[in-house]
Amino acid sequence: MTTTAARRERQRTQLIDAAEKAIAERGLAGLKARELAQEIGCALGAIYNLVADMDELVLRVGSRTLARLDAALSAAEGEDAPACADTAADRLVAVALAYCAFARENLQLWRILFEHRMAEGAVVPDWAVSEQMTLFRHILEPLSVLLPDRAEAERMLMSRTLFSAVHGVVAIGLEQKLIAVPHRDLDRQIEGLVRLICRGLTAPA
Amino acid sequence: MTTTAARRERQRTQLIDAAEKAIAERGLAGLKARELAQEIGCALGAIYNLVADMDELVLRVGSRTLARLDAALSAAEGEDAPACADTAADRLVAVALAYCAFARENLQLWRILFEHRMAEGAVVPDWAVSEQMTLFRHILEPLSVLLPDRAEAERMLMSRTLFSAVHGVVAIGLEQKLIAVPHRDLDRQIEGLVRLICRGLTAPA
DNA sequence: GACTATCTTGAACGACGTTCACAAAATTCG
DNA sequence: CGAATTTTGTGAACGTCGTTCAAGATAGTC
Repeated sequence: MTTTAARRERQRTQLIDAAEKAIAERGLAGLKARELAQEIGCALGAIYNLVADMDELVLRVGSRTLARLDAALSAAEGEDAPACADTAADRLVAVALAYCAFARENLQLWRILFEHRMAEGAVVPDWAVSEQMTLFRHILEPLSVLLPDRAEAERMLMSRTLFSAVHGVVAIGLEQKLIAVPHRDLDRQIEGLVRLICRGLTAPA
Repeated sequence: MTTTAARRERQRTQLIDAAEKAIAERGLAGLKARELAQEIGCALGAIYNLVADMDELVLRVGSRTLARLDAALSAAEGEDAPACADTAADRLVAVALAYCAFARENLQLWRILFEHRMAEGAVVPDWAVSEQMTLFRHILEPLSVLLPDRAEAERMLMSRTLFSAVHGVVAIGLEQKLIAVPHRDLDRQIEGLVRLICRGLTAPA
């Protein structure tokens, strides 16, 4: 027989599943407490036994998305041979393209990672912050191969910059408010940017 | 005596003023129809004689923000002497730093330029789209000086990429969800990125 | 000044997240 | 096992939101 705690944990998972599906299909605005309750077969108020509020639910969905993104980037950088100076730029390009592909295929879920704001003065939990940090590691490793002479702090900062720059191209490129960019063009744009930055990094001062 | 149309136009301006103030101070979530009605001294329903819905209001505020941003970038690039190959990179840096400064000083208003989503399948009006395009011109001009040999289309694409990259660094840097970046560091990060890209652009293939 | 068209009003509507008194169920203990 | 007690589930109700609309106030026209 299932204990109460186990059933609750199962229901919590169902709830996050349903929330993830709702956001993926209809965006953050499509996330409705009443729909979720009906979907997982519980009363409206019971949701608040599983999560504190909708913000926490969005945060948990974001956590999943971040984990899948991390896996996708790992897969992209793991394809080639291990550390090699010649292919460092290629690996950075592969990671950037994987980031773009993930964003495109998980558009709504990817967006809330950056656009979701907590209600009022609520603080983002520590685990959510530290999760985001791990993303930079996919860039830091190839970058360390590319720039073995730079200080660790400098490479860390450069990772952040590189990630942000690629993120910006992806974010603006996938924004339908501006004129839509075709897939191929966006990919080329990203590869061009990464190679450009790599060339700048290794060019003589 | 003031005609009806003139009074309406005046009220519409008051409404946008009030909406702009509300968003600047308390974010998009702080924009409430009832508060606006009280602020400009009209009935709740009267708002819908001035704008179709809240989406249009947000769009109009965004239009103002875009105009102010355009002016800020113009001021930044106009300080130096006119077209000169030596200072092209400096001008691009100046524009990027001005963009960052504007975003920082108008954080909430700047955000809705990118984060606001229209309700359902509503289409963004043409004027809102074309407004955004004019932003790239601040980058296209110095870039044309820097890369006189490239085709126009290529430079246009490069402008878009450069803008997006800087935008990404600013967006991630000002995101308080991640660890806050100090002003000075962010400025340095941006200058570094722009110079890096310029170096990559002018470096031998 | 009377007639018509237009605008203004605020109560009402439906939808939302959240709460809460109460009922049901599970757990504890004699 | 059954009674007492704690925990959990329930859905109606609350407050707030954007939006609508019948009715009253106002402006425009001859």
